[in-house]
Amino acid sequence: MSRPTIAAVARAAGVSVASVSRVLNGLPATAEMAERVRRAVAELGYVPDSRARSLKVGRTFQLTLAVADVGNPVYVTMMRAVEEVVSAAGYRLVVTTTGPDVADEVALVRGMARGYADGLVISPLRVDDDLIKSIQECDVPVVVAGNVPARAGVDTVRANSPKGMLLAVEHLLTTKRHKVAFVNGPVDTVPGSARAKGFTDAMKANKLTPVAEVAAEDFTFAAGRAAGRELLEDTPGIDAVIAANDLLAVGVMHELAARGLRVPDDVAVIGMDDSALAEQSFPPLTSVNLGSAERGRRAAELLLARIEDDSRTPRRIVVQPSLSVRRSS
Amino acid sequence: MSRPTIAAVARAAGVSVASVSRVLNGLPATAEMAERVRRAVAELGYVPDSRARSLKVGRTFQLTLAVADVGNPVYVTMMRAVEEVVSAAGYRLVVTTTGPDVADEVALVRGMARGYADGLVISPLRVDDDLIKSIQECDVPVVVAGNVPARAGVDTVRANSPKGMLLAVEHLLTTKRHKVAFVNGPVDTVPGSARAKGFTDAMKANKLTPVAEVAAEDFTFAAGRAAGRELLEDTPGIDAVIAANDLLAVGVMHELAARGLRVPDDVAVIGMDDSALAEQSFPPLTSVNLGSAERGRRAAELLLARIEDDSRTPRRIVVQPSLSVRRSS
DNA sequence: ATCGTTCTTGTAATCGTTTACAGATCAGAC
DNA sequence: GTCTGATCTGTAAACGATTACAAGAACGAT
Repeated sequence: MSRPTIAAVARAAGVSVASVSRVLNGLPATAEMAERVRRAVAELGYVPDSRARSLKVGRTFQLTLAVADVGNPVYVTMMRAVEEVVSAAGYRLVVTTTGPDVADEVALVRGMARGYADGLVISPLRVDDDLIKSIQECDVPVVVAGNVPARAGVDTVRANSPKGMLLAVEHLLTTKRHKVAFVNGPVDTVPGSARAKGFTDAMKANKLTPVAEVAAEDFTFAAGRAAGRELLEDTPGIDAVIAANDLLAVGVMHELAARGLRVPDDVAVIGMDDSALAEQSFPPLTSVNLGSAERGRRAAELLLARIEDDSRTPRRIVVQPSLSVRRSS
Repeated sequence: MSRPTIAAVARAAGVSVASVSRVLNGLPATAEMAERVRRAVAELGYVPDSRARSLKVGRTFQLTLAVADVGNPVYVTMMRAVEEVVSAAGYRLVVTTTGPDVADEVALVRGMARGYADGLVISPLRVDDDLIKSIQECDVPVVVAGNVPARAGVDTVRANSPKGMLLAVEHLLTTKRHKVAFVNGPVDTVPGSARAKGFTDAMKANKLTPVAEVAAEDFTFAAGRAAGRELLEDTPGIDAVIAANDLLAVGVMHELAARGLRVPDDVAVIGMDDSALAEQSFPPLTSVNLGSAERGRRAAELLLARIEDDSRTPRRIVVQPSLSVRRSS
């Protein structure tokens, strides 16, 4: 026995399918009609089929959030923020994960044309022309949480990495650290390149020269630890490390501990993202808050606004960072 | 200009919609026909509408994974495992988050009748008769990653918490710890009650009496820290703490550190789940591996099998735990 | 040349909704 | 009693795909 359809409800209630549909969608109907339909719906346990509905009305009332790595706690923060906004607007949020490489992301964006959802928030790790093109041509609105060139003409919400780096470097200066090393993620990623430039500029602005700079394989704990090892083997005398995200920072801290170096006494460590992990790590990690929650919120709002009115000019929002000082520095 | 439909492709190629559909679905066709269709598809950038398709064929080729809290790293592990299995089988995985209370879960299960996906893996925090009923009556196959009564007659994959507790307690014994406290999550949750019983039994089996037992507000870091505070204020002389999951354990470790107690020298700490956090915490956390990756994998396999054949008798799989000994004990 | 197969293609019905349109009903006003 | 509007309800046509069925083409065998 398969699911009851609207026709079955109509039959059971002795009315037409149109009337059932109307009652269910809150259109005006007599009390008697509404009552009969409700009774039949309850009796049969009828639930409307969203596929058929969205085929007809052209909307799914679902929104998609695509992230590269669910293991990265910064995405958890963003996810929660997005979820809150879109569910308040009556949408269902579904999360999918893209792989680490840009081809996966392009496939996902292209796939949106199949009508899975009414909109997409994507936080791409790597961006190339293909991806930009796929976003521009996408049949549903797309908001990028991250950095794409202005000429792409898409709604974006991004962090201000350079400013964040400045906060980190200045904080180290006021705490008298001068031999600063930088542990980045892969430089061929969007955050990787932004943070590399941010770091260089921030150091220059403060008339400091980096003692070392390494790039981890990816933005994970294990990669951070490996990068930390490399760093400490090659470069003696480091008194501070800035890492491109919290996972890398925690990896570095483990490597420091393994070598008997104390944080913050011997080496100060600063992460970025100010994710839950920063608070959970030991010692608690000083971290640059790049506003991931706010980015998520704004991105969701931008998406809703564009769904509302597709002709509005694309906006590019920049969220300002702040520094969460904890015990690691 | 809206998305091209199969009719537009047919027109452009000068063939019928049926032929386009056949070519796209790999049914036999002449080379000439295939070529014309492919050319038209490429030219128009046609992408089939999954809503229409799944309305007709009655399948969406999507599967849903529902978890209570994306911030809990154990779900990350599960998610990855599920993703791997289902995508290998040609399904798209979408993740949704339920709230912490059972009503949200029931709503989600009921909502599956709308046809969002072909199946559901749900890992419920709390289970009641309503939820069981909704699962039994659900129009699509549901696999529970967690514990529901056998009489419910649903496919389940669950951890063996009692056995896991035994591993933890025995490990503490061999390392000469006797004053063992237990930090649980809410006891009205499925894992909470299972672990409470597991702990009690494991202690009894080893002729130990717990020095203290507290229940945190929920399974989060902050709650763990608060529970740790309560514990340490009320009970002096503890030399080991078992926590019901890694987040709680890390919270307790922070509270220990705040009071100048060293881990493991003064107090040994053992977590459960063996999530990424266990490895990342400092000192690295000894944790009971409850097989979350395997649970995810098996749950996904069970779901696929049931989609294949809905008449098979429900299976209840139990995954065996192991202990990952690290430096916190 | 005719017939029977087989293979390819097109027509049209269908999935479960929503909604434009038209028909029915009813109340109120004259 | 008839007419006008307003209001409610039903019929049927979409939405964009798949697929049963039938018709047509091609081809070899007789």
